[in-house]
Amino acid sequence: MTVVLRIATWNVNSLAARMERLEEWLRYAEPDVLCLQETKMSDQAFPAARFADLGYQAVHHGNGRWNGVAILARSGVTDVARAFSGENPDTVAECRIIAATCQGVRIISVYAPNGRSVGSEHYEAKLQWLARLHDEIASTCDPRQPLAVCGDFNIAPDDRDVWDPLQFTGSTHVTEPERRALGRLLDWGLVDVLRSHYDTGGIFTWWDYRGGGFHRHHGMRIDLVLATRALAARSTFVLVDRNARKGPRPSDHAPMLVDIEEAPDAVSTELR
DNA sequence: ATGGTAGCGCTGCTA
Repeated sequence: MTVVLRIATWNVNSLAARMERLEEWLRYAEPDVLCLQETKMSDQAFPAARFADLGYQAVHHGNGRWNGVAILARSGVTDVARAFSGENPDTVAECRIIAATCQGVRIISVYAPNGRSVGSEHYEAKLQWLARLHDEIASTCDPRQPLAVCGDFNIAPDDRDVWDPLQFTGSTHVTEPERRALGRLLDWGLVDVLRSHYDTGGIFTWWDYRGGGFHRHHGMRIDLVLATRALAARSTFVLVDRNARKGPRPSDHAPMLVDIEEAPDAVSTELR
């Protein structure tokens, strides 16, 4: 079986600050599709021409200082959708979702709100955003078709996904309403691809910059690739690239990548 | 011990 698609996702915590690291990473990780979050950039400043030089068609949805999401694809992209259906992408207050079709796979890059503190208006807005994400997927996608929803969900799916559950008592990212919101996406027909390969705890994608969090392995798994069942079944390899969290000026998130092998029907066609 | 660090951009907000 041949790998036909390498999908990656990375919250870069400012694309301008991370561009050098990102170019280095593209050269050695060689993703076919890369979803970015927290570009903290406007569409005008987005270096689409630079990405084209590197072999990727790139589309971006951002309005400046906060948030900002993008999709890069070697194959090119079609059917690009910025923002949720019914929103004017040029006037939305927060740019947290962009979708495109790449090599026949629908790709959605998401950056869920942080929520700040349980019970705050920001927490309620986070839950509403997650519900809207569910409705967007349910109304525009088909669980029988290849779809990958990739990004920073700002939710640790269960207690294996935080370094010490006791430390998170009463905190965002681990509450039942947040986990239920994620569960609704899975119930619709999505699979947490990393969990389809690994059961162990302590696989993290984010570590606080403060207090030596990375070196103490005080982290969380909040960056996810959710794929429809048939697509997830074609995943052969999942990796959180912790090396990208080391060295000069790292993001506080590590990139994650998923390799997809060719579809069974393509194989049978070949053998016929 | 409501700390600590990074990014943006210039004051304090966001994470």
